[in-house]
Amino acid sequence: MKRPTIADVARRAGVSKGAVSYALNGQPGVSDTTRQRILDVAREIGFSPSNAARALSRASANAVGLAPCRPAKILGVEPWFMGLISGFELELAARSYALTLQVVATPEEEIEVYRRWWGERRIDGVILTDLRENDIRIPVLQQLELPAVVLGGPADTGTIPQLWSDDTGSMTEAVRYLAALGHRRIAQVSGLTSLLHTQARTRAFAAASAALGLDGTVTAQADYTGEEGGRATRRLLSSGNRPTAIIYDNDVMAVAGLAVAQEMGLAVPADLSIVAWDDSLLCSLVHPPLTTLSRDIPGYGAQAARQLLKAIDGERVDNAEGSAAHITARGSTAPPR
Amino acid sequence: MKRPTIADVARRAGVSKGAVSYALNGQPGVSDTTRQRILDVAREIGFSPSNAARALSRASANAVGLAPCRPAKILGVEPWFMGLISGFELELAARSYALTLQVVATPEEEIEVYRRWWGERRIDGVILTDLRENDIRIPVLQQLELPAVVLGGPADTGTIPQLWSDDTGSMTEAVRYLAALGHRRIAQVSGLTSLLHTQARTRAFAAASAALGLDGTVTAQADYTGEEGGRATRRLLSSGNRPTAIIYDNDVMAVAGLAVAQEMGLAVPADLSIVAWDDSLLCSLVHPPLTTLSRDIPGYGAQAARQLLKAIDGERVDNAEGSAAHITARGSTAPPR
DNA sequence: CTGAAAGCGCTTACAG
DNA sequence: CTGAAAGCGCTTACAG
Repeated sequence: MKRPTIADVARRAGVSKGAVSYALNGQPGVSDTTRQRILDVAREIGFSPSNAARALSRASANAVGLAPCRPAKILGVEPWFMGLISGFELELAARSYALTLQVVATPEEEIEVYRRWWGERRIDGVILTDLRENDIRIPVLQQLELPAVVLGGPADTGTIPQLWSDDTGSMTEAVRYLAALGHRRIAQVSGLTSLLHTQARTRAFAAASAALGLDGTVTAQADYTGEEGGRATRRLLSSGNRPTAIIYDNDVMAVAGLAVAQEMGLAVPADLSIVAWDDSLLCSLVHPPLTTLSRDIPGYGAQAARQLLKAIDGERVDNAEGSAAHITARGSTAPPR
Repeated sequence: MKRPTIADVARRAGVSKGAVSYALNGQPGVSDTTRQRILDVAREIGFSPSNAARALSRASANAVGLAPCRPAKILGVEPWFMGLISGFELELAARSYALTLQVVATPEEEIEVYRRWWGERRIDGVILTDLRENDIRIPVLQQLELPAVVLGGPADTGTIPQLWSDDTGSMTEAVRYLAALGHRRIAQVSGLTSLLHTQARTRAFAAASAALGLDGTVTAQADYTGEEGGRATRRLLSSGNRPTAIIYDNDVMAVAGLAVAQEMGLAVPADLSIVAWDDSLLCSLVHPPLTTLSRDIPGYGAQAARQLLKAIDGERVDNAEGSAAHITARGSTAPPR
């Protein structure tokens, strides 16, 4: 089936190609009746403008890129990313932008993907996740003048706008909630410490614990994988003075931690309370269902997409704060036995 | 930073644009020394050909599309898709094809996305998942003459090649394994019954059970979500003659089923054995870790991508059978108490 | 082996 | 309000 071009529409509507272009793009330059006739013909013969031709003449690709830097096996179990993507798409589809996805293994590879995409004019902008200290991606994007939005911060990202959530407030809320239940020995199992938001959470955990005068609070470092989360939990629960509650930096580690507690014969929540960052179906599936720090992840993605589209349009974009995570209490938290 | 064009390379190398094009694409028409000089200059100034210009003149987009049709909340917890995507990308990256992703809610919306992508010349081909009976997507793709590969089958998909795995053999293996452990009352919790591979598994389950002379085998219908998987499990375990083993059509439902068993005070595997289709980290995270029907999902994705690239190149592509799933025994299966 | 030129399908100033 | 034309950055027959 031959795809119709703008010339086909023009011929059938009895106008020039320029008129068709104006009509389709809502530009002035054609009368209302002509515009309507052109639109009717376009619909009738099933015309969509070639993205390649459009990209070439307007120097824009009508696509944005996402190159999450994680092993595929982690991505797959972390519902966070799919939530983010569905939020992006809500905004992108409304403007017929496409989403180009490539999973990468290292920040260096991620940069290579950006360079290639940019060189090939495949995308008009990118969304960065997992902001690190002295993040090597930032100077590259600035040099390429590739529009971008960073999820994370606050940090120094030059002219690149950031979207963050108040992790400090959320972590404080979690610690206070557990303290109110009567817990005095609370531990944290953290994600990759090289990520800025991990650091913020760990600082907030220590500060909130100190403010409440809790004893023996400890942070066990892990990396967001179930494997490491389970190991960290085993370490914590094997210590002489084991915690009565643990806060996990993501859902996957929390589920792994729950399994370790069960394996060690501890009852949840009677012997151990569990709180997980990032609610997902996973947290409701297990027994007992997990108390979580929940936030609107698709909403977060949609907001990031709106910021990026503004940046692509050349508008000034301010840093923004998305909605914070709050406690959703389920069966995994209770007063200590 | 201004992006260099082919003209910049030509000027610097002292040749025509045509020569640069031949050199970059490995075509004859330039001497080896000239070719080398051109390649050096291109690398030096960081040139990548504009994908838009290339797409326009060659009438190919250098991209393939994937429009999985599921609610985002299911996609997010089902590790299957990310595994598939990572497999695709392995093959696509090698040929600098991009992956364009859009999550859709219904088959009708999926078709609309294909039509738009095709009209906009955004993609050169698509990969279909979740083949159904009398699938409405098939005639549309044939009419558009859009290269495609179907995951699933065997079924009548006209000229569109299929890639399937031997679900019948895998299901038979699972039933035999449970029977060998001593189970006589085995149940299945199935996925969406409108999908062809679900039907194949359910038929195989009934046939294998009958062949072994098992009594009271029953299939409870669900839809791949944890919610429905949990409900189906509750129904099965509440019946007078409850099964001693359940086979789940995916990992998410199996984890939900495990939680229901625990909630009802049944010990796994002593009171109930569990087998899950599609191994994922999820299955290893829970306690006890789940026995699964495992297969090489990224490998499956890579094979599909190779088939699709061949179809895009205009070569004839035969139907193929990917590697089948086999039992990986973990802690959730044992002889019945 | 190389250069000049047409063409892919749009958008957008520029004349009428 | 409309038409003819240039241009986006490549690829590819066509002459030399």
